[in-house]
Amino acid sequence: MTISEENYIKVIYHLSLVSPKGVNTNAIAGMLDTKASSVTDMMKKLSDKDLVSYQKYQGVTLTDKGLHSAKMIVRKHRLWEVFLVDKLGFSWDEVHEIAEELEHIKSEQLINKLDAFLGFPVADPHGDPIPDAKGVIKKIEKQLLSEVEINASFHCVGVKDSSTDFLKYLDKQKIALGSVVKVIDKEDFDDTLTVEIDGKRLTISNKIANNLYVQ
Amino acid sequence: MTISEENYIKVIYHLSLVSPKGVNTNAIAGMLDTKASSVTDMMKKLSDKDLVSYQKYQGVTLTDKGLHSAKMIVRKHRLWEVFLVDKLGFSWDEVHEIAEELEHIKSEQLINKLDAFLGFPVADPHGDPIPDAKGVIKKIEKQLLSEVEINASFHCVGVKDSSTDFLKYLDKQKIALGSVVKVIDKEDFDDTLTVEIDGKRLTISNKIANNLYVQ
DNA sequence: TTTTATTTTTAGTTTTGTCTAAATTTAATT
DNA sequence: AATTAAATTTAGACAAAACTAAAAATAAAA
Ligand SMILES: [Mn+2]
Ligand SMILES: [Mn+2]
Ligand SMILES: [Mn+2]
Ligand SMILES: [Mn+2]
Repeated sequence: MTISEENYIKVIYHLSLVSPKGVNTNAIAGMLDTKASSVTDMMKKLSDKDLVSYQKYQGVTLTDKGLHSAKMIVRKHRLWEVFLVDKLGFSWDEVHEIAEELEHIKSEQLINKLDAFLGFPVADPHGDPIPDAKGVIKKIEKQLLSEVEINASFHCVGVKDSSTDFLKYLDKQKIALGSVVKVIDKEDFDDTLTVEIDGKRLTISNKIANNLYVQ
Repeated sequence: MTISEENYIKVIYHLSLVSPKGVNTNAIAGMLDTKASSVTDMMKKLSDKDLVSYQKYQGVTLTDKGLHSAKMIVRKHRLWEVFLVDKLGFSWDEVHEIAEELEHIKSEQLINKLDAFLGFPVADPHGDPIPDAKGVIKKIEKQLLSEVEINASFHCVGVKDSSTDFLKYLDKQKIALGSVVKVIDKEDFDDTLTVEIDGKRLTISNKIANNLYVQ
């Protein structure tokens, strides 16, 4: 598999979590910052290699083979992110780009040894689950902070949006994975929340609460 | 710089340590397992980018810019090799191939943090020196075991040939970097050596002694 | 110093992954 | 149901990096 093919497979994987019936050509093009016609070309190639099942105009889905490949790429991406944060001291908003490159390094032995070196982590720095060597993903129970009952305590366990902007906002507010959160009050008009994070009062918009997973 | 361009630059660097006057097209082709005509094409491209100075039929040399790039690639290669051996537990004959891929990961911050994480090593698992962040290479004093006086003690500090076959031979004979070696006797006819390695007697051929650096 | 051999370069293709522009199919509106 | 709009695919072209075969330059041998 070339790097380009791997990037397509990974994007199809992420999109098919939202649209399991079939992923649109345009959606893929949007994610990869390329043109729909290029996507069509690549779908034929991936279909020939039995990585996706594709019929014209109907969108694509991953085959078993394609799904497994995708999980291995995601596994590598997330393990490298853990390495970069835990071992090299990068912050969680700096690692995605580098992991985009590292995820294409080929050796299976490498990634399994890395996994062991990191202590077999189950989640990456953004709270996303790490597939094991067989591709099994341990589901992490979580809810969006926006959908949680008032006056109960939770732990931050992940982010939905992992853009630099959002992560830096969380840093500024001293919100990290592991922080204890309690919703004190919810404004009816715009769903703004008053929360207590690690004991400190804070007002956060619905947009924030909608991108923070708690458990 | 593309991966292909980086590979050419690195090969030219290694070859120019032996032929500083100018590196042959055929030599480059041989190292990269490609054809001379492909090399010529690439030399034009690298010349346009001011990474090599090239005139037809006269061979190529690296420009200052090219030399610096080459050293940064070598730096990455060797640091990753240290990581693979010291942190992940690979043996010294397994790491070269993987480092061939890792050396192309782009981030400068990554490599400098990796360097720090590894404790700023000065040599890789094969005893080859690691350029620092500025490209400075600390010269390691060393001689070939074949050229050393009899009855003096030395330490193994590197290998000239780092092929799997040779490294596995050394493993089998329990010769490692750091081992103490003393030449007891040299056979005049074929330069076979009788040596003592960490106290144990051993007979080794001239070919072996010619590929082992001591200090 | 010719002649021959080797090395290197040029010319013309191929493959991969991309693009634009045009054609086609499907979806959405009147 | 007919028309318009949007999504998707085809056709044709291009750049990167490789190849083969032929031409040209350099080096070695006679
Ligand atoms: Mn990421
Ligand atoms: Mn992540
Ligand atoms: Mn190496
Ligand atoms: Mn090495």
